[in-house]
Amino acid sequence: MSMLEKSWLILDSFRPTGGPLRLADVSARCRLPKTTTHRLLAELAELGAVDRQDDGYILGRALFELGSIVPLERDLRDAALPFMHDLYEATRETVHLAVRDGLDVVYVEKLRGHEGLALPSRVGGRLPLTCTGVGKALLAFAGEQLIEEVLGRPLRRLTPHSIVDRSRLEESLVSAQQTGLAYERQEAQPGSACVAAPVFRDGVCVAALSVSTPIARFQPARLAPAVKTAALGISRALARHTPPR
Amino acid sequence: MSMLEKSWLILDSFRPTGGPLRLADVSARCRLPKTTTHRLLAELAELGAVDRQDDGYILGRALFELGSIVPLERDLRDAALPFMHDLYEATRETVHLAVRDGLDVVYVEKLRGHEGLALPSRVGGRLPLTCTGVGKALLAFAGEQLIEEVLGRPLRRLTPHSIVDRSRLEESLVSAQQTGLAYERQEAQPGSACVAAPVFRDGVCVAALSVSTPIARFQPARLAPAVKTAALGISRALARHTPPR
DNA sequence: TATGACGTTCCGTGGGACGGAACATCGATC
DNA sequence: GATCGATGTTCCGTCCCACGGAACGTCATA
Repeated sequence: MSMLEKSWLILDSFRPTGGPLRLADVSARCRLPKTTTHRLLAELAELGAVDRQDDGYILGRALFELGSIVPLERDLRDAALPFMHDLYEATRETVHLAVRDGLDVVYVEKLRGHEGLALPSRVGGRLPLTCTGVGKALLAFAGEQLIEEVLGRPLRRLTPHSIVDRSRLEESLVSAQQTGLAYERQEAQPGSACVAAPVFRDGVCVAALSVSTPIARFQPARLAPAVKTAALGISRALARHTPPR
Repeated sequence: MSMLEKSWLILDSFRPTGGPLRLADVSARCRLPKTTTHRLLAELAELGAVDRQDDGYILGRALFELGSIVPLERDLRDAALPFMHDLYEATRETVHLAVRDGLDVVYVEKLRGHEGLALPSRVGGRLPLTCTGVGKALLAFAGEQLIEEVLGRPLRRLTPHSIVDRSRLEESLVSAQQTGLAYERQEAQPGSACVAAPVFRDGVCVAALSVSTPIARFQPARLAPAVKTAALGISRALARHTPPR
């Protein structure tokens, strides 16, 4: 394993919180000798990729800066933000934008007001495709091949309400394909629910948008049209800003 | 120079746009032999830190994910977002949150609506402290030592309106210290202006908040109180969420 | 004082990073 | 189609420096 791979392993070991982690923690997580970990952490600190603090190491600002300019996510975000705003104002509920990576959703942007509920999602964080509204929207429009791959594996469960039954999942994916809307009720987090809609660029589903509320005040009929409108707006904005090559 | 340093140099060379860059571009920017650049790019691609595309390399999603969970920026962002929202709704103008790094401001979050003007700022991007509203707010409350260091160097200029006169800068910093507000008119970008206010945690200025508008409709009297209220709200939220160690 | 957990320094060894040279692959120009 | 320049890629011998075990320093707690 090269020096680079090891360093990457070390940075990755800070997930999902970003730290703080002690030398011993990092060393254990990466299964690297203490000495090696120590040296690499020192070098990474030199570069600003990690910061030393009294209580251990945390990921550093330089990483934040680099991460912020990653083109794919940045373009999507820039195009989506104004519409996410509209959606927030129309609903006053937490708004998420996410993309797919493998069998996970990766959250790209999150908007919430003062009363926003505590959700397990964080920007840059991952959750299983099948446990979230955005995930189901992304999956439904990702093509048969991926759907079959997901159905071929045991479904992950985050709460007692997470879908683990294949036919129920298939059913909800078909419904999403037909209506352009995916629902989720307490499948990712007890007490919260959401409606999600896919976002397209050049006919390909590249992201999904959702609105989450406490289950107690979940009003799909009110939220669904707003989500759909916003998602459509983003799709149009993407088409406008990125001329086909 | 170690392998790690070189790789970092390569990633850094993608600033400020994130790419796409061709092998030859990267090699030239880093002053590294073509061969070495080629090998390192291949390894970075393997890790997901960069993506290969037909027209060159771009920074990859893995970097985005890591950058998103950097604790310092994330905490600040989480605390600030609801208040930035309020500010946007009260003013309907582009809202910025930034921190200081050395003699630059680094933008941490940006909120804008459909009609938001094209600004040179981007999240994760840098601008000189003295050319921006947030920069002046950060500088004014960063301590005498830093102020003197800045005054001791030639002031950078982005537009014909950028402040290059030491006494004028000093004056505006004193004014910021007294009023808790910093102004900027066409000093970073022709045609735009802003008002900024500092954000404190444990009595230390850790960030600054601003509202930017086209100079034509710039109404400091209307914007200033809103910015100040929002900045104060963030300071309080930070104090609430992070118990003093 | 003994004991353990943790971070740090030291240093001999061996693997792999290094980069020059040569090759491959394209367009452009004549 | 021959020549050229610019680009990306492969090859491989040299040599350096990354590696990690061992030993040490420094705190806590028993």
